[in-house]
Amino acid sequence: MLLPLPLADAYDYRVPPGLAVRPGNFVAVPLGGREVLGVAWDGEPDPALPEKRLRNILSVLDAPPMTATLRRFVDWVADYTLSPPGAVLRMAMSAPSALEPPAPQAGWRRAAALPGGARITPTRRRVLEVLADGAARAGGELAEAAGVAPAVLRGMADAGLIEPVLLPRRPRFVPPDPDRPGPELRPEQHQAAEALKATVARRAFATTLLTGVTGSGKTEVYFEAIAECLRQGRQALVLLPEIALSAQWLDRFRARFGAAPALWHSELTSRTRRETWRAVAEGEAPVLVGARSALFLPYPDLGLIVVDEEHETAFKQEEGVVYHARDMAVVRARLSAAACVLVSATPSLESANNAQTGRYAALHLPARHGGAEMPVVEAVDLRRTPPERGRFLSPPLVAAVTETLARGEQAMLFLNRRGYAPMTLCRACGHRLRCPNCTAWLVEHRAARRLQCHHCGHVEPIPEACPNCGAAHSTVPIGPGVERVLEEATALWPEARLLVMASDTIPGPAAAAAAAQAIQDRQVDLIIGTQIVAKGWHFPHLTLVGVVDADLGLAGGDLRASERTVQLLHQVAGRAGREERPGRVLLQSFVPEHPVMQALVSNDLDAFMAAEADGRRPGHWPPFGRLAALIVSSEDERAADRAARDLGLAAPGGEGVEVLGPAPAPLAILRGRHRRRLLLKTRRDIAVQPLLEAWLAKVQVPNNVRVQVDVDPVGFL
DNA sequence: AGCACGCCGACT
DNA sequence: GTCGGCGTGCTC
Repeated sequence: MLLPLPLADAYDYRVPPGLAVRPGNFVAVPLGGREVLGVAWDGEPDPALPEKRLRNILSVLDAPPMTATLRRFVDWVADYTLSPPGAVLRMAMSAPSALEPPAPQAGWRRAAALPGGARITPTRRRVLEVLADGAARAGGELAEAAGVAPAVLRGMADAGLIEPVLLPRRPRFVPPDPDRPGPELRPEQHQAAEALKATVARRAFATTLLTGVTGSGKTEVYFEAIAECLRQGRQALVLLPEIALSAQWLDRFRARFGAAPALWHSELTSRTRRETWRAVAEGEAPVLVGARSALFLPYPDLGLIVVDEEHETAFKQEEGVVYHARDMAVVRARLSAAACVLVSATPSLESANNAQTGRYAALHLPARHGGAEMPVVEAVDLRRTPPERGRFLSPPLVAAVTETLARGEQAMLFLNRRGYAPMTLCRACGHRLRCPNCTAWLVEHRAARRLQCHHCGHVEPIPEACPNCGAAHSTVPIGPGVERVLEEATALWPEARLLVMASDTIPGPAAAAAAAQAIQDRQVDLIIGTQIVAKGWHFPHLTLVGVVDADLGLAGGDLRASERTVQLLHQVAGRAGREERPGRVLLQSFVPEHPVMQALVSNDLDAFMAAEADGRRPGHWPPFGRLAALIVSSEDERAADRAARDLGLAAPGGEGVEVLGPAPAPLAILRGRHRRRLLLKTRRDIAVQPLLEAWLAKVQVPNNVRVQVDVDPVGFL
């Protein structure tokens, strides 16, 4: 029995007489003093476990059993990430209440024969009129349709005028219709769509990388693959990096298929969660769109997985079971004999490499929709044309925004920094305000009148006096965040209607949809946003994008800093000029000669990625080698150091195996825990998991120290 | 993940 | 004298 707990292995239970248990059945079992739900797993009972320790299975739940495919997927993810299988199972049992059979819904219908003596008041007559067609209706619905209080129904039932019945369960999701006429596809879109449809129709595992410039219509192409999957009678899963921001995506889906897909993300209400989980398990959700956790839903027959914006780091889960949803999507597709489609305008080096070596098929859309041109990208050299003192927008950028607004077009300023200022300094003593729990500066949020740590959630008021030297009103904000750019923009363009898009101002799907609508309806002239503005929006009237600090992502020793900056800035740039008016992009940079800026200016990402690949190949860096990180953390700094040193001494070695570290993690203190990192790097043909297992088994770490394993790390925090 | 068992401070 | 803090360890 596998239980959804972080136990090392499955537990054995006795099957009591009269109970039939098959692998995959959801069961209730006793554990300690409580009752837990688990899944009958495959494999033999442990012969070393004495018979008398076995306890009886309590019951088998009346829910569709977990498929063998999903069980193998849980095992695979556990093995790959070195997580306890139960911890992975927990992700596949994220709606335990869905395992109880759904309560049948009761309703009312007109009594077969109306009793003679019953009084028929006007209200009662209205109810009978609604029920005149003989069909049954739910109580609430019936009372509302007849315009009567619910109590009236009870009285009518007592009088024998209506009788209770069980309603047939209605389908929870209207099935999307694959055969509705879709939008007209351009010839190259049509060709790509046909290729994807063919891989779906083959009903076998294959992965395709679908690339194409921003605005080239990749979504419409993979919609045809979804349509084919529906015709095959199989389910389709679409993973989006940020489901809360996908209002426009959902509109397009409804337009193509005439119905909304099922949604899955962490903010669902428990009821919706339960209903959706159950619908998926019963094959009633033909298309599901979700965040990474949707990979662990119980699809009976998955035929297609699409990972849109596959390069996004949001697909990497960093807590608990550390996994990359893009990579696990490929695995789940393989186990399901399904097609997998990875989609991006700026594919990750990993995926691009897999396409190049032929592991993935490749499809490319070279041009934008409807003759729209790619925007012209220019670098603004901040050394030559710096902003005024205390300002952050350079004269060329200010002029470009002014011209754009004068033409009645929309402009966007991108700065990937929330708040007013990323750091606060005391003018008197030079003290910088730090988070008490993390190695990080406190970020001023002027609108909220407070200082905030973006890593642990610590919040404090903006101090009147310097906490170090006591000087009054001596603190000054250093550097810009979007709030400060808003302040500058308000001063420069007092007439313009401004909108800030950041996670603080766009807290959920409704706000995102409202913002997108306001922009589409031209109620906004200038958008100021963090990375959320980079996410696949279609703003038809937006023609200018200004990147306030293009160098921002390049600092720090991160292996993927350049790659990620190119991807992010290219995505932001892609918001400009998506219809007939041409787009223009200005990148403010102190290093316009940097290969990242040059790649963006020349719009030659392929060459940049090739150069990036050449840089990684000789050192066996990913994707030409494998990485795994160990993060050693403890509230006790010396304990963390000691454990990290011990791990360093026990490090594996040999041909093609290298260990770097220990070194303080870039965020050396996070949430009050001191962190050290070790990095295992191997040749591509050497699996890291057996090395990690042997390594960790050699070192005894005290239990105030936590060692987290991150196979294929993407960030280096 | 729960829940119990286990040893040290402020209450009836 | 007891109630209760949450550190450590176990659950087939």
